[in-house]
Amino acid sequence: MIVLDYHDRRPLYEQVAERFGVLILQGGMSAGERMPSVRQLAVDLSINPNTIQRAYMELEQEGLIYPVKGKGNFVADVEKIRKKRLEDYRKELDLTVRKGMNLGIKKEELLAVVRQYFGEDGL
Amino acid sequence: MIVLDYHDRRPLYEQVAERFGVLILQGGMSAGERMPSVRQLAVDLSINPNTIQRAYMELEQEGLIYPVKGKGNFVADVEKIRKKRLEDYRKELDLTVRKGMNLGIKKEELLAVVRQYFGEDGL
Amino acid sequence: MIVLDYHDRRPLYEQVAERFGVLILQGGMSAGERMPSVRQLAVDLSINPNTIQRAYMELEQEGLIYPVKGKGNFVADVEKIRKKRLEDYRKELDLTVRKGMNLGIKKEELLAVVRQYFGEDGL
Amino acid sequence: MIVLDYHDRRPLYEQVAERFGVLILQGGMSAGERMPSVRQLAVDLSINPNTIQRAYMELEQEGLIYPVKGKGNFVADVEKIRKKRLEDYRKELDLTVRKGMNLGIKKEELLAVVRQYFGEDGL
DNA sequence: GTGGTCTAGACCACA
DNA sequence: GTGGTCTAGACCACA
Repeated sequence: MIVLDYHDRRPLYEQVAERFGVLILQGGMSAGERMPSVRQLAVDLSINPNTIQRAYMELEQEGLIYPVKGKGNFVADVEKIRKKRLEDYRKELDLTVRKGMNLGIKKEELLAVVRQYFGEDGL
Repeated sequence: MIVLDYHDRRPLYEQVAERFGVLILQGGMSAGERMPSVRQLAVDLSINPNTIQRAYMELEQEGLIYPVKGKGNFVADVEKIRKKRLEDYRKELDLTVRKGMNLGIKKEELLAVVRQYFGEDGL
Repeated sequence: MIVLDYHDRRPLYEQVAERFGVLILQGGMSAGERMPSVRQLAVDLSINPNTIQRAYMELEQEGLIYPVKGKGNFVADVEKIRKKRLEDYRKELDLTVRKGMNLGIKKEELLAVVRQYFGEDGL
Repeated sequence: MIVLDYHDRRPLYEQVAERFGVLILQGGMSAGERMPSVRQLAVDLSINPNTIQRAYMELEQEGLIYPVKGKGNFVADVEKIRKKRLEDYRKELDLTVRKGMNLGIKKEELLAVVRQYFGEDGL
């Protein structure tokens, strides 16, 4: 479930949007699946429904969910978006690694950061 | 020595500045060492002295070299700059890796990019 | 309009950049306003377009203007820069006045310099 | 007498040198006058004689005092130095005030800083 | 139309 | 010798 971090300096709606965005893009929620209702989620997270509303607005603008009048919000088919983002990300990753190389960073340091987030397994 | 890539869409002066910038930041040239003279380098690279001049201007603005009147351009003490850039880079790297994780990228793909630039050795 | 001083030892491009920099920071040109075109200004000042180009490069690096491809150069929103510069300036001013006091300069002499640039009015 | 400020981040020897420098340049001590002995001053300020020694070294390098073997340190004829410094200072002051004008600072703000250090009298 | 890049070549100050 | 400035003019991409 979504967990809010009150030490995070970002606004709550952004946190909510980001968590669901990750969930959806990683396949944790499938196309067509219904999102928690604004009111219910507000109760669950003990925050204002307006905050959830705004988070859903963000997700809608990103094309990750779509509203159905009187029914709720549903997860969109995000395959295209996912592909586009991955593609963009690969370019960015490439630039970042190359930049590190140009700064003379050690390979080991790069690997350490990867391991920090992806675990030690297999290495 | 510096090699220009005429298929690169970036301007020549930027290429020259970038190559020397990397060289200096990676310690390939030491503080106080004299840069090739504007005119000589222009001859060596078969480009116009103005283009070299502009590249050196960039490097000077970045604090990587400094001019001495009537003497030439010299490599600055770039230790501070290097530290600052590495620090900034580490933050950027962290963000980039985390972003990849959120997109659901595979650890193996990240490692592949690292290997592409840093070689296979030891892994 | 911009007036060049050929008795000034500073290069022309620096004079051009400085005049526009002051104009922009003092609010004489508003954010979004279009700068004179490189070519037109070159004609108006009877100097080479390359010299204007270089002045605009300086202004861009300072963040005071930004180029739009095929459209021209435009005045940036300089509020942040202005605040930062004023802040830095206040520290510098404080140091300078204190230094004068330590050298035993007369208050009247300090005031005279201020009046020289800001006029007599009210004092 | 000299008072040390332990909240000041500058080294003690620099504070000692600076205070005496100001005293001498403002005419608080005359040419030929004997400086307090290193040991005596160390006792008075409750600091290490080496610190005083270093402060006197600074003053000697600036040409403000001179040592006489077996006799002590004496205040130099600082008229030339004073003139040179005042001259340099006037240029600096001029630049500083002009810079403020170019930033669009208010005359009143400049005057306020002057008053802060030189008092309100006469204004 | 706009700016950006580059060449060719002159002239200057500094050492 | 060195870099720094400036002119004159070409060519490119973008709109």
